[in-house]
Order: sequence, then structure tokens, then C-alpha cells
Amino acid sequence: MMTETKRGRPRKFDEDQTLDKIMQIFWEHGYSATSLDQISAATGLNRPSLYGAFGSKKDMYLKIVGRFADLMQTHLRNAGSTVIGAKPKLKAIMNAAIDLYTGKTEMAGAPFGCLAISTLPAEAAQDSEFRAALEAVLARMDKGFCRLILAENENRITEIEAMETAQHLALLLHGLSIRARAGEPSKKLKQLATSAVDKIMN
Amino acid sequence: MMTETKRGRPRKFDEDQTLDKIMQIFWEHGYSATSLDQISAATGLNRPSLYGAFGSKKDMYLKIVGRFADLMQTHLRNAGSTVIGAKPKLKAIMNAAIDLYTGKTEMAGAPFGCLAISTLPAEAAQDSEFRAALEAVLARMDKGFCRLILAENENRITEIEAMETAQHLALLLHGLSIRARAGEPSKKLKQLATSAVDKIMN
DNA sequence: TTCTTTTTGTACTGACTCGCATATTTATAG
DNA sequence: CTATAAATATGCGAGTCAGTACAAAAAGAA
Repeated sequence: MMTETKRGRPRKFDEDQTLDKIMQIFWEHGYSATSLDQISAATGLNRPSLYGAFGSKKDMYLKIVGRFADLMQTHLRNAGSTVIGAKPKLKAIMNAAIDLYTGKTEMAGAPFGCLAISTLPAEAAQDSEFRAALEAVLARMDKGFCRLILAENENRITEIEAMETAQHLALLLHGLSIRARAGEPSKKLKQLATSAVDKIMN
Repeated sequence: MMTETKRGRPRKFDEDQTLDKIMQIFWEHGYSATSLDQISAATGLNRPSLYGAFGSKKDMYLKIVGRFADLMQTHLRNAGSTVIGAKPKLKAIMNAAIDLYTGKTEMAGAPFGCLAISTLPAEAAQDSEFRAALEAVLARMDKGFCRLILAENENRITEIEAMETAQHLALLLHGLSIRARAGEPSKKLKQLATSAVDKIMN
């Protein structure tokens, strides 16, 4: 099949750049407190264009959550790949996450914590789709940590033990994201993360 | 001074019961997604009465957060007082918190996680009062854990070390509350909490 | 040019939002 | 009974909300 040239009036916006702007707004204000007018103003698109390109407000938000998880995963994976050994990798990953949470990366410009952990739970109790999205994010982090632990398996632990440790690490990370959202400084969070990883990775 | 009998038309509602109903709604829906009409319907008070008794929506919410923290503190304190030793106390406290998060107490009727951790962060980035309230909740938990650890100080650790451990425990607890909000079952969360406490408490 | 396709801009809808102004009810104080 | 104090009930008002109907604009196809 050949790549047909597109018919119709061309878009005047870049989809990726627009999604990034939308992500920033949801990241800062959460789902319920964000209005489509706000998004319209920030992106330069009017509401019908937004609706045509990304669907309803809920569609947009859920898409953004997935996008955030993708971006975060590559960010953390890259950070882990710079060092050798399970513990150093985990510490590097924690530090990279804290940088993300405290606005010290190009991805985030302000200390807003984790988009998913900070904004999804507020909606999760009332709406099963949001709850499922939250659970998906959690499962994804668990698996990510678990894979890393098994790949660097120095003590020949079982898969079940690895999953338990992975979930311990995820618990820590989510707690750290809340503290970042509360405004605690990056330096303090990194100290906390490092000492916690030392205790958890026996 | 004598207790003067109150002038004017008497209230037809019980303040504590009303605050409990308001708490349930904010707990489930968060701040932004809750409307005063919802609260009015659930409490039987119309909006002017609510405003007269508890102030604005924001006033009400911040008051509820403080109330939640009070109730939770006594709930956890009671749970800790049933056993002896630092580790058993901490495990009992974690289990009691999980019961609270998963709706297994009289205080909570549904698995909504922690009111503060689940709903405050969504608002915290944009509003400094909410952010301050979140930080206050975190500080309060840190101090609570720290006091307990120092009171049961078996290994003569320093105050600084105790505070670090306390914050590790708080990180875990907040992570657990997120997972409860996502719908994970109480049993799994308790296993996770127990094994994590074992690793953190030397 | 003319037809089709897609995006854009304007404007609208019907519902919901919070806070308050006003009037009424119900109690105590004198 | 009259005055005062407090709570309640009705309802307004100015604004915001998400989504969409409709027409104009901008491209390719024929």
C-alpha cells in the first residue's frame, strides 16, 4: 500500500507538541479542575478542533496518562542504563524519577510530582475507567522493576520474591511523588530514596 | 463564665454527623469533582445553611482534611496500643491503616484509600493552601511514626535516624493508600506491608 | 473549474456552578 | 407581647461547563 497524500484542509498544529501542552495542564490541574477552555487557550486550538483530534475531555486525559507513562518509562530506562549492578541502577532510576517529579528535566518544567499518582486517584473512586487506568500504571511499574531485578539477579531470588521487592520499590516511588507534589526539595527526596533502596535491597 | 443558652432558631442537624457525611463525599469524589448541591443533597442542608455553618467549599474541604487526619491518628494509635514492641506495633498500625483504606472500618464504608493522599495532590500544584495542607498531613505522619520509634527505641538510634525510618514508613503507607484506591485487595496489601516493614526495621 | 474531504471558527445549547440576597421560621431575652 | 438572635427555605445572578451544529476555509482529485 502506498502512502496517500492527505485530502482536505491541513492541520495547523503539531500533534506531539499539542499533546505535550495538554499534558502539562492536566499534570498541574488534574482532571476535574481542568477546563477545555483552558486547554484551548494553551494549545491555540478551539474546542471543536480539540474534539475532532483527540475526542472528549476524558479521552484526552486517558490518552495523556498513557503518554506520560510511556515518556516516564523511557526516561527511567535511560537513567538505569548508565550504571552497572542492581542497586546502582535502582538508585539512578529513583533519582531520575525525582528529577522528573521536581521539574528538573525537559519533560517537566515545575515540581508537580507524578501526573498519574497525583491526579488519577482523585477520580479513581468514582469512575471505573480511571480506576482501571490507575491500576494499569501501577502494574506497569511493578513489571518494570521486576524485570530489572530479575535481569540483575545476583542472589538467585525467585520471581515471586522479585515481584515483592519490585512492589516495595513502587510503593516508595509513589510516596516520593506525593512528597514532590507537596513541594519537598529534590535533595531531601534523593537522600530518602537512596537510604530506602539500601534497606530494601537487603 | 456561665454556659449561656443559645439564642435564635436551633439547628436541626448534628454537626458531627453532618461533617461525617461531607467527609464521605469528598473522600469519594475529591475536591473539584464535588459540588455543593451534592453535599446539600447528602446532608439535607441547603447551601445557605452549609455556608453559614462551615463556610465556603474550600473551607469545608480543608476542615474535613483536618478532621480525617484526627480520626485516622486515633484509629492508628489505638491499633498500635494493642501490641508490644516496635515492629509488632508498626505492623498493627499498617494493618489498621489498610483496613481504613479498604473500607473495613466503621469510619469508611468503601475502599477509597486515604482521603488526603488520594484527593489533595490533585489540587496541591495549583493552590498553595492545598499544598500546605498536604505538607501538614505528611509532617504529621512523619512525627507520629518518629515518636513511636523513639518510644520503642531498642537499638538506641538517634533522632535523625528515627526520623529517616519514620519517613520510609510514611512513604510505604502512602504507596499502599494509592493501591487501595486502585482497588487492590486488603489481603495483598497487608502482606506487602508486613514484608516491607520487616525489611525497613533493620 | 467543480466536487470531495478535512480542518477551522463562530455561536449556541442546556445544564451546572458557587455564592448570596431576601424573606421566613423558631428560638430566647426582657 | 415585643425585640433580638440564629437558622432555614426560596430563588436569583453572573458565570462556567462540555459538547455540537453550522458554515467558512483550505487542501487534493478529476
